[in-house]
Amino acid sequence: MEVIRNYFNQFLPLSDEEWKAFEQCLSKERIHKKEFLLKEGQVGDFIAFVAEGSMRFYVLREGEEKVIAFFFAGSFVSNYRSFLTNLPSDYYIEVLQDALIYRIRKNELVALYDQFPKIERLGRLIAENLYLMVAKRLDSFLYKTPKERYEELLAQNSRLPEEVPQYMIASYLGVKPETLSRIRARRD
Amino acid sequence: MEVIRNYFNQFLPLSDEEWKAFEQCLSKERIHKKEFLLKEGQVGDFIAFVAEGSMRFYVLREGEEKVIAFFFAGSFVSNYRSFLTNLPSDYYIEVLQDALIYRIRKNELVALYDQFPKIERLGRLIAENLYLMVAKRLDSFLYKTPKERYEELLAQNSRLPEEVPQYMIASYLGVKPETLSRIRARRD
DNA sequence: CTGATTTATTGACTTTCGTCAATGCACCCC
DNA sequence: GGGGTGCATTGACGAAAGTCAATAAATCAG
Repeated sequence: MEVIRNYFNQFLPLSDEEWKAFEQCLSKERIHKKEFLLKEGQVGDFIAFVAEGSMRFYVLREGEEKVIAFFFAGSFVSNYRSFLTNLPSDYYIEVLQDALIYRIRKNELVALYDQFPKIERLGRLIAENLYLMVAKRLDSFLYKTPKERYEELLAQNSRLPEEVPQYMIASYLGVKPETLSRIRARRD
Repeated sequence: MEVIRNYFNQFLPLSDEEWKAFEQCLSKERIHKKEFLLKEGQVGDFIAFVAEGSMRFYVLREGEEKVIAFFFAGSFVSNYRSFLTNLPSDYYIEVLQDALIYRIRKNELVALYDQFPKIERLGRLIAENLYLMVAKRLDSFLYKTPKERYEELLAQNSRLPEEVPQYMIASYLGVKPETLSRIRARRD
């Protein structure tokens, strides 16, 4: 779990005592491809660190899957909205490649917040970071063309096309698979 | 400033001592229509509570103003990205109707975080809330048509058309003024 | 290996939004 | 009150994405 502690160090290093308390709340789990970490209607009362594998976040609208996000090894995955509000999830979290995760439940995390102010600060820093990520994604919809969004995405994660099918990338970009195919074809 | 304390009570009530410390950091300011609370290039190292008036948040892209958000009395306004990262703002915050604000600077707020864990928790809750707002707006771009976004916006704030010109609403919705005009015209 | 399924590409056509331009209206300021 | 400016609407046209359908390529299962 050293990866997780390293991840935290980016934000705020925890003392050994704080880390130990946190670590004890983590549950190690393996989930296979095509299984779901969360389904629509369930309350996503957890945050999970992805140690191996990948996942996608999507919603079903009028029979169509709309991809909201991808998650890869080295980041946290959660339906943060459902986590915060305790409302049932609108989203599915589906495992794309066999995954190893470390999961912490909300009730345990809030107990840690009460006990360790520094863990609460970490929670604030992570919430702020998530805010920045979503705000950036919103920006790309507000002033970029699908082509620019595609190039931006590749610049961030150049091996994405090998890892996820193109129709999911199209959905993530907010266009139809045919359109992404044409965007890739026309070089300009 | 009782309004602000009431606003906080939605999230987490502060003790008299905590509130007093917070209140002392607030600076009361009046800003007139067409003035700017923040301009591109400046670091938005503050959060301000809007007690009266309204504002808009916009960015200049290729000579065009793109409206990101509107702010009205009873909410906080800030370039939260610039606030968090200390990077210069890409955005302008322009006063649409003469405003009265209460402003707190970042350095004072982080000092309060160190002193009062409950104020830090408030910071976390507010960051989480901002996350939910941006995530919701992203959703509306991901799976809604301009017409649906317009109706959703009106449902949330029915007196918006009287308060801000239609071309700003169009920009906020991500369409041209002509398109919004046509969306309104066609009843279906 | 082979047939079946899924995914990607391409074409023809439709729909939606953008662009450019003209017009009309309201508001504001002297 | 008249002139000016800014804003909303409308029309004609163009550009871009969606839809539907056919086909090709890749992947998977037995």
